[in-house]
Amino acid sequence: MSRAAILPKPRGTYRHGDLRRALLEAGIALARIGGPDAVVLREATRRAGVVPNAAYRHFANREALLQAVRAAALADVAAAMEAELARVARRRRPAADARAGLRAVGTAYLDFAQRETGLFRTAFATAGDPSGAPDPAMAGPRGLNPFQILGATLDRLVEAGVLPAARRPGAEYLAWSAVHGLALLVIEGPLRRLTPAQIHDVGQRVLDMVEQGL
Amino acid sequence: MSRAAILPKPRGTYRHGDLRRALLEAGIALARIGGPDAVVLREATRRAGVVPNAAYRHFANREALLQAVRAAALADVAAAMEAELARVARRRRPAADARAGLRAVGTAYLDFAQRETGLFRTAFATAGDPSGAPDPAMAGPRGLNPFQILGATLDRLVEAGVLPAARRPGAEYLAWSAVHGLALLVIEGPLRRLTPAQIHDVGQRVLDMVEQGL
DNA sequence: TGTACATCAGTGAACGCGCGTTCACTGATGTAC
DNA sequence: TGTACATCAGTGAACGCGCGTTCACTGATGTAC
Repeated sequence: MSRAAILPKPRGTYRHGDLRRALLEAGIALARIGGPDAVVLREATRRAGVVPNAAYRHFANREALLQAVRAAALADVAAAMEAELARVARRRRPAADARAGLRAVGTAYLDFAQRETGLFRTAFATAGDPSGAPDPAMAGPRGLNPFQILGATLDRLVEAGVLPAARRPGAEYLAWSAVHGLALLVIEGPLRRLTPAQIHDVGQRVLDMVEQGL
Repeated sequence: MSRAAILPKPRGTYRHGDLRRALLEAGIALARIGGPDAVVLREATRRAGVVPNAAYRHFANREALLQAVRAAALADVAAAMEAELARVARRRRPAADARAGLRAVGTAYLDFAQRETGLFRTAFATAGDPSGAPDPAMAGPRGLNPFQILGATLDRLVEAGVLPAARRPGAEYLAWSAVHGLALLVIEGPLRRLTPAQIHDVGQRVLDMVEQGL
């Protein structure tokens, strides 16, 4: 084991350059692997090639780093949703289009949970509350966080005449509950051992249920 | 601080009597307060008034204690479901009766999540898989675990002609997803700050959605 | 009923571990003159 | 353009903490004779 394996990026200079960013990215890498509990201050500094307490120049404490990682994870979810929304073909009829939008958002959420389980758990663990004051750090490319994207999608459903306006208030919680619950059953519950195809199937059925039941 | 505050139950005898049970109950108390991470071997032995390594006479390691606590938590969930099922008035028509059963199971699940958040999180965290090999330790008064109770309730829905038999397979995952997701949004997500009445409301709407969308 | 003995539940002491966080420091950088 | 100096990012060393787990032990209990 060479020294380089421990200090991955040996600086030529005494200063680091952009330690805040390096710590944040190390934190994201840790969250990706092991979820929120894996976001460990000392390990992040190790990966940044810096002494442990150096982190305190950029984050008040471990919790502050974790929050920054969480915001980045939420922004990733938002970006995945926007990407899936952009990907689905435009329908002729507004009703079909709005429905497809809702499915796209749900599909992106489920896919993200499987593809980036650690980030997903970090984004939506205890303090993950993207429905509160909008924080730009949680937002995707269009400046909306995942909750706001879901809301906009439901608004389109109302505009297209698919969802009665009377049922619109709070509808995000119904849709979110179903999809969030499935995501958790799949990533850390009894559906863990299903094949990707089976998971896709049950995902589509949950989305059917949401569409029918909203 | 007297010695009694540290050793809550000073034994008269060298032997404890029923240390396994005492450790399990201490573990349950810890889980109740702080969820699975709060189930700490040393703390459980402290509460049982015993030296830390004494636990190893009864549990192979911390994980084994945690699994026992988890099984007890699942049994509590099952008991809450059975109790709610027994509580709902019998309907004349089998269809209404079966529907009421499904609502009872869902309601019990949501109530338990709010009333016993720590146990709920312990029951359904990573390894909580009551759909695998039936373990009597996870079962309620009638010997069924929560997953089996939900399954039996769905079977009644089919028998009553409410749910087409073709839609029965995998239906537990749809219902479970919706209710599980809502439970998590309420206990550790963006719905944390809702009033109990609001929570009850959205709970009923989720159950409506499940009923409509199954 | 009494005694010798095997069993094994709980003791006592100690480990190594990695964590978050605090302290007084040093030296690279950028700015004012 | 050159020099003095203030700033403050990163260093070095150390803390206390509580955890899970291992070791060799001791003494209460139940059983065989």
